[in-house]
Amino acid sequence: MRISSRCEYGVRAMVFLATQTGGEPMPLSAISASEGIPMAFLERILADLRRGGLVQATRGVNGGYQLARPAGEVSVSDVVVALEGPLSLVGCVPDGGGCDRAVGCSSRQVWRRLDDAISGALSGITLEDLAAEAAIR
Amino acid sequence: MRISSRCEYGVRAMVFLATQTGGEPMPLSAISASEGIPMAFLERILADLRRGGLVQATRGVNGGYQLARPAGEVSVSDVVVALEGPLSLVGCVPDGGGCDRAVGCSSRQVWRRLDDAISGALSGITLEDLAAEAAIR
DNA sequence: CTAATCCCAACCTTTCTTGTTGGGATTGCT
DNA sequence: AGCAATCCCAACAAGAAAGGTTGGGATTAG
Repeated sequence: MRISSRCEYGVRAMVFLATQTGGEPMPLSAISASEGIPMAFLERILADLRRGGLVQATRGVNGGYQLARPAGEVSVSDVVVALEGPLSLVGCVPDGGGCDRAVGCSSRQVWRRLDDAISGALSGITLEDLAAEAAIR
Repeated sequence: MRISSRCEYGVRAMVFLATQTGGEPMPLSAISASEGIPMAFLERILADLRRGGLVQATRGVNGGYQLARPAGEVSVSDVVVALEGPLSLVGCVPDGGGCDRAVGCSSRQVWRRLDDAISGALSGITLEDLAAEAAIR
């Protein structure tokens, strides 16, 4: 159970954008260089974040990416969900997922609780929190 | 971020063993059939659980597997760790892991907290709890 | 018109997951 | 002794997923 690079990169990029106070769009190349993330790969990650409504992109010269909402209103959970889809550890947790053992499956309870714990932890942290922590160091 | 089949199977098998009150070893074939898990695959999972000290195997006729400790003293976390190694979402969380950005990396805080949430959730559930839930239905 | 920039589809390589196969070692029963 | 049930283990293989690259197109400020 590992976090994908996509997620890690995505959160890093979002925190980076959250620390950018200028109000100017930040070009991909700058984010990539500053965070040490392969540019073409980051581009696809940002595309997903844009489709998820988390960042706003501006094309052309002086274009780039900005947060679409205030950093305090974006949780890490939002970022992860935009990149990985609904966070659910096993397919059967939301609806049974076609598993005929779902009813009475005790281990399913485990994953459900785990899902809740993860959701809780991730939705309780905003980009603002992280940007503030980053600023201290 | 998905739970591997290994883990899911492992937990299911352990809960199954926990519901077995006879004190007799349970053969692989029975666990496999009852839980609908491919036998050869389950065998390797049980081998890991045995190496982790969670189950005890008896060879020969009338042999099989049993829990090595009382069900109340085995947490789901124990099972997952035996199967997947120390549960840590990103390599850098425990010790920095060679990432030169670790100092001052704000996103690392996220994964650390997430690790804690997951550990907490999983170590708070024992096989006894799950076996009891399973018995109700 | 041009350079900077985002957009996107297709591809590639490596690793992980999920198994399977085939043979060996123990052990209880007759 | 011999046999059948059972665990033990290493090696292999197909498919999926992760991580990343390439190449070309569309927009836009200057």
